[in-house]
Amino acid sequence: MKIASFNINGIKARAQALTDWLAEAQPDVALLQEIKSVDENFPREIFEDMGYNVETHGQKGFNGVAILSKLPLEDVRRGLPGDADDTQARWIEATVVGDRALRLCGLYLPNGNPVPGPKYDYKLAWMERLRARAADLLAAEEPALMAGDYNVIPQPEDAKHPEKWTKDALFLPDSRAAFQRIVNLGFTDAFRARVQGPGHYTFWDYQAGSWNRNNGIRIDHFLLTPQCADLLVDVGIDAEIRGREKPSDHVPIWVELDI
DNA sequence: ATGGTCGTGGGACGA
Repeated sequence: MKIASFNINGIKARAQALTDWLAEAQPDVALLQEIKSVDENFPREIFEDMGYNVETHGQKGFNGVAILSKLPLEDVRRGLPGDADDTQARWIEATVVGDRALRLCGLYLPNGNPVPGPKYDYKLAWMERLRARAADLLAAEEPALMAGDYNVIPQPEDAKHPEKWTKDALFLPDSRAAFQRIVNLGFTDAFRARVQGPGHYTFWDYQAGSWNRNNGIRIDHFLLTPQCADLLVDVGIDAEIRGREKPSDHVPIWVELDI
């Protein structure tokens, strides 16, 4: 089963580029972030016509996550637990059943800039809630994954110019430590389980010719429970599509699981 | 050092 994560930066502007990529990459599941749409306006028919079941968790203007799946989705839940007052649409999870059941969690972690300020406080608080949900997933001792735009650069090698990010919410010690605490619970960073070294990015800013200079960062990640990591066959980043017409500023990252 | 670009929705704001 091939499972991808893709921050599309607006479904309205990305419908063509997204369907083109889906037709080529043929993921069984696509976890989408930044759909920037309310559920009623999400063009679900486009994807249903391609054979996908569609589950969305959107809001007006910003954020918003979705799951596309060629297999039926069960037990869909929307919203990260832990704060009933949090109205931002950043989390959706569901179970897909192949040879075995797999719990899928799609996430759009807060950016956190500017620092200091309430947005950075919200980011760190959200990551603490994520850690709690992650611990519960591990306790179930089943195949599960959490994938999406984490808005965290885990290591200096995950940025072309790490020195430019030292005061940014994506790379500050507290953000990186919070990410590492979650990994340290027992998760596998699927990409780093397979690929070592610098130069592997998932995001290039629209500004200042970042793509042409390959001035990127790796901020989209797959974290796998041990039972899921045991099923890992392959991983990849479809960086090439960043150079196409009307691209998102992110590119897809995917895993192939033996399930 | 500075300014540089997108998307949504139809004005600011987020990234």
